[in-house]
Amino acid sequence: MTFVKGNAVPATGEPHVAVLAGALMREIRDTMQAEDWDGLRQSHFRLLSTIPRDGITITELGDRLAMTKQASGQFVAFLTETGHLEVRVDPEDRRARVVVRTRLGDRTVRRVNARILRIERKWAKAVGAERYQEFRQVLLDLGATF
Amino acid sequence: MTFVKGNAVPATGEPHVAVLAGALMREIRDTMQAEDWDGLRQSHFRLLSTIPRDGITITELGDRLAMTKQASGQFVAFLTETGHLEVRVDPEDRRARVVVRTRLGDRTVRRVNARILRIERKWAKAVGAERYQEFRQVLLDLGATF
DNA sequence: TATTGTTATACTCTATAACTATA
DNA sequence: TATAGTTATAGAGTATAACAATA
Repeated sequence: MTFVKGNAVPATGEPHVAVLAGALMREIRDTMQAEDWDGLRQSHFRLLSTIPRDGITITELGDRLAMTKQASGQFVAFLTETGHLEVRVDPEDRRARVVVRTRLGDRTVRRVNARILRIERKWAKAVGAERYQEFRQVLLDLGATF
Repeated sequence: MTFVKGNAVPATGEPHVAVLAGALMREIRDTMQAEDWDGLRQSHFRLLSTIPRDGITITELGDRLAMTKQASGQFVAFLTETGHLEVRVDPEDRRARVVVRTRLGDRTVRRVNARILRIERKWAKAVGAERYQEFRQVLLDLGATF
């Protein structure tokens, strides 16, 4: 194996979309990780904010988050311990558990939403409010196609 | 603890930017994971594409990827095993190692770039070419502010 | 039999800490 | 002493497999 000099791949090409999207997520994660969120992390915020008002089963929650029911079940167990979620047996199908947010869980979701909105406002200021709005909408449109 | 009915948090609010960006990354990752890439994964592509033509030290590589030198060193060891990277001692500082891509590493980066471009073209088709271009540019601009 | 959820185990991607070699 | 890299260990975020309870 020899060293390849003067190869054809540009040294400083534009980063991939995946890399750029990753940087965006990292920015939010690092910002919030530097603050006090009662030991909750990004993965918990994501899961918490996915719980609908009427509750959801663990399997369906996993589906919506594109993870296995084993994984979602583990998160639900943790967030139940911390008092952010509550679980009851579904009376109509006693195999199933219905997961709902507690008042604390609701409050956390509201606080997280507000915090992320602040970050987004900073970004909007950096690239222009209209551009950012359009950016966000494209992101939303793309998400709908997956 | 009681169940909270009719709480103030919307059941189906818009997902966070972090969630949306995550979905984007997942889409790329899942697409490529379903294909044959010689056992390489997203993390490897990201690292490979970050190696500049003139080489880079392990510590500096870690800095650019926002990870520790221990982590980047591990990836370099793996990708050296697979023949995508080569490492030599820096003659000017014999503590340091200079990491460069092999011909195989270069080829892989080109193939990955082409593959992601194809995915992006599909997205551009879905949301409109101009909108997608602007979306990508905002992503790039935001990345520059971090 | 099929499905919901749980338990056990393992893998990926990283981090922190302690160390070696060189500066 | 400080820095580059390595080795050891651990934690977060998942996955797969096997199972128990219920449908």
